[in-house]
Amino acid sequence: MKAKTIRDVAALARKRRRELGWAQSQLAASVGVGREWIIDFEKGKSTVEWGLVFRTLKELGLEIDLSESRQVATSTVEDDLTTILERGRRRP
Amino acid sequence: MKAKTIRDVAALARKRRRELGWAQSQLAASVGVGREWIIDFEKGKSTVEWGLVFRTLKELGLEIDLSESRQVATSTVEDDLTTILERGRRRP
DNA sequence: ATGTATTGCGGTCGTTCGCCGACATGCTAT
DNA sequence: ATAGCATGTCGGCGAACGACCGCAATACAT
Repeated sequence: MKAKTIRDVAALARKRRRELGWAQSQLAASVGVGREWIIDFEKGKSTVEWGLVFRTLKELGLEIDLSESRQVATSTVEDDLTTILERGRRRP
Repeated sequence: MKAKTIRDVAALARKRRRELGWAQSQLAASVGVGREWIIDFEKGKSTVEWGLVFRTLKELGLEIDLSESRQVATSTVEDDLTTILERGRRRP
């Protein structure tokens, strides 16, 4: 599945966790984070740590594949707005 | 390309940037981060922000695909407890 | 209804990110 | 030589992460 936004990743991760029948606390323990982190991640929070995201996906058995797309530099307006709203005025 | 570690992602991102002939400062500007951040990311730093990583890969024209791998550790409760005890605290 | 488990959301607090300077190094070309 | 980039490092600072705690809401049984 091609992930277009971080919410796609978050939604897929949550779906996957439920398919496996794992509780948030279980996943958190196996990844080595607090339960609140799983909540934030599954909500699509953009400021969570990259390494923890990677480990979580791995723990869920989700492989990460990177492929070169034809077109370069297509950041969507929605993503930027989301980030701005999340981060406040740190980086306008 | 299947990324097994975050260094794989970092290395591929750097390779891709060079193929595009972009300087770190250029990429940093288009992503909206400082040049320092690109340096850390390409070094494989695990604590960088997930959202920024995603935007960077997108800016480089690298699509993220998630696929379910067959081997998910079917964990029992006992296994989880031992895993917790073995794992120590965060960020190994 | 009662009990149990899961999920979500606040607040606090120590740690650390990411940005900004300035500076050093390496490479290329003129 | 020296001018121009590109890359990396260091110190410092404000802002925010993530862990821990408790509490409420929901779900799902018995």
